[in-house]
Amino acid sequence: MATEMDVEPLNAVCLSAMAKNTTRAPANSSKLRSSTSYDVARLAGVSQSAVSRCFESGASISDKTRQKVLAAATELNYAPNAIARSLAMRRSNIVAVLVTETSARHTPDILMQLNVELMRCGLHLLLFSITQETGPGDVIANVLRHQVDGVIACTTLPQEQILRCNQLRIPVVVYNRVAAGGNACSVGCDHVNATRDIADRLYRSGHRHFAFIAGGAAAPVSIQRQIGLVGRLQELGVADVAIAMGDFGYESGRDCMLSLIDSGRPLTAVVCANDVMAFGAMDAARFDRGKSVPDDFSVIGFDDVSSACRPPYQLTTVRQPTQELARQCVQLLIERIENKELPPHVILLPGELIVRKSARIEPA
Amino acid sequence: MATEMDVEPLNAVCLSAMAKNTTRAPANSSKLRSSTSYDVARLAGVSQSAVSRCFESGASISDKTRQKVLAAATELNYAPNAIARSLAMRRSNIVAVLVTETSARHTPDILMQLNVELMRCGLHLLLFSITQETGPGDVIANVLRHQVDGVIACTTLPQEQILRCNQLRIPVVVYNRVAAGGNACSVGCDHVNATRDIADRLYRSGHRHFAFIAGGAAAPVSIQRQIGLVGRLQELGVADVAIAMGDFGYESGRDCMLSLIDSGRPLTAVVCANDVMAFGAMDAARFDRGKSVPDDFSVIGFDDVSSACRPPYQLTTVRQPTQELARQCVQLLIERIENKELPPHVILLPGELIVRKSARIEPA
DNA sequence: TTGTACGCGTTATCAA
DNA sequence: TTGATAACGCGTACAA
Repeated sequence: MATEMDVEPLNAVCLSAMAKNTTRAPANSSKLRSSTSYDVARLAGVSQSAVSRCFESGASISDKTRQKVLAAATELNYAPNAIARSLAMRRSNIVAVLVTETSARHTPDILMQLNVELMRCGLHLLLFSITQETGPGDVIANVLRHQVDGVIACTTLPQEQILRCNQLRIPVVVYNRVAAGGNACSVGCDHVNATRDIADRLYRSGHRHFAFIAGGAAAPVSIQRQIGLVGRLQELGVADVAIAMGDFGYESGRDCMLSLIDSGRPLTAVVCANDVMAFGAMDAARFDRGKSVPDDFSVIGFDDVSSACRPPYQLTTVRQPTQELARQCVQLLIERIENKELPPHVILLPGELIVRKSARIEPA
Repeated sequence: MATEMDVEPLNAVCLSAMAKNTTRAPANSSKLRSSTSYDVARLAGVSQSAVSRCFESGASISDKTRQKVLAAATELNYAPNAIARSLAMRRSNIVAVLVTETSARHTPDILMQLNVELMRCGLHLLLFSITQETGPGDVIANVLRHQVDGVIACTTLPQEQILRCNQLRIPVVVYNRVAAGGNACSVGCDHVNATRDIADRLYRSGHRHFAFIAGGAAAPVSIQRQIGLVGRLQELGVADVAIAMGDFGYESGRDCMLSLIDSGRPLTAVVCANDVMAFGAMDAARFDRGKSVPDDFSVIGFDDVSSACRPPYQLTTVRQPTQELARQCVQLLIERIENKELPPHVILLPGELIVRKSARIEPA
């Protein structure tokens, strides 16, 4: 049996001195653990509260004790336990980010951008993947268990799940899509105006026969982009735009382009809901049907992924301000974390048309 | 002043019944909070520990009380607070995953794969980005504060930082690279044997003049791939392999290829440290120098990214078993979390050569 | 099986 | 400025 001897805790770093006023009996567990504020307090000869105060910003503490504490802290390699702090402060400084396999595949760097932005603000990113085996409901349940301070959804979140977060006053920001029911903030690219602009430019350049390759009947960004294009064209007197339904993937872009070409209907301009499908469309036209882009068909994408500028494609496309999107997304969230009373807000940032060589377009 | 009235906590869901044996006075904060095990206990008319027992697997509890508790829990929308549980159990079920901007850019889906695998095992992924403003030291300090159960490093981690984790007995697994000093587990693709195999195949197909486009002098995967290729070629009697130094990016592949071609030295086979540089190399040969791939040059990549199979490239490359890599990575980590005494272990999984049309290679 | 009481490592309140 | 002391919400010996 272990007796009540004054056993020092087995810390990663040895204690070089012994202090007397142990407020609490030292833990003599055989398991290695990181040192606590009590360890530091004992070594520095102060109370535990003094240690705690040293690690918050605006606390009143004398320089002398601060020095002692900081010295002891570095010697013991101490840093406040984030979990205990979260429990006490009822604030975890953790933000849940929700992604799906497709949202992650088609916009891989938004995760990094969001995380960099969050870290800059002292927040951390807990990643949640919505999959077929784990639907939105399960995921949100998990999110709530973790007492996150906020949620960023890079996927379409059912209104029911948004409401669950609202009930617990956890702010939600959806990224690049509108929130179902308007119960959450959203920050995204202004897809509608971007494709309206494309419609204008193409029309002014003489195009009269259009097609749109969509990314899915229920995909918000695809829908928005289609609305902009088709809506503006109608205003310009072009009533009939061919719609082909893809799935944001390369193969689907290719298939759509093939059926568009083979349909025999007149066609000079093909706008795609994203770059990857545009690549598929270009390859289909060139390799499978021996057509020229842009001479036979003008092809325009959306996203400006890294390969869009490469020689084989030289794709004219819309660049989304992803960096700024991430920044404002985090900003919006933080405001709501700090002030739960703020109403939902929608931010739309303009995309930038990057003119390359895949489309016959006249200079603006 | 608030008096000591028996005020019900303002939960998301109203209490439909009142129970008497409140072990603790109910919190009467005006702030909305999720309900606690005390709330459930009160409503179910049992003790808080009974509630707690209902939410762990092998606890002894009667069916009757379980029913009562579960009913109360659903009514109150209760789920155990993960943070409090972490504190009490000294186990957060959170794994830190470390990435850099480049590691994220060039292998975007490993994050998703890791997360899916972790979630399957009841673990969660806390993302840490190593950037220029936040180096490995800062990041590891943050990781330690968060009491994570383990670390997965998708980047080269300085030995010093690995040791800090070791001291606190936090297991570390590095992904797709060897751990500096051998102080951590690692699971990765067997780059060396993959490129040794490429060397064999190319040599047997008649190639005698080789170049390697590297991804960086300090990039572990690039180094491994170079070692395999050059080492095997030397064994075969090819002493002189041209090395061009790129940075894993498209432009660098293009530049490297241009200088290789323009150097005038004989060359028929170019092996690249990754697919993206291979794309750059192919485009340089075709578009900038009017050469044919594979007739003038055989080009081989590494990774089998999604665009490798597209018509313009048809890239012969090595597919890494990323799914299995993620699985074993998480497996290895969990074993170490459960049993801290296990020694570091290295797992190497074979890559698969995907033969397409960018290289003149005879069938195996 | 059930309930009591304590510890997990912090922050926050209040009196000194 | 400082130090007791009470939360924070949970798991868990221990006793009943």
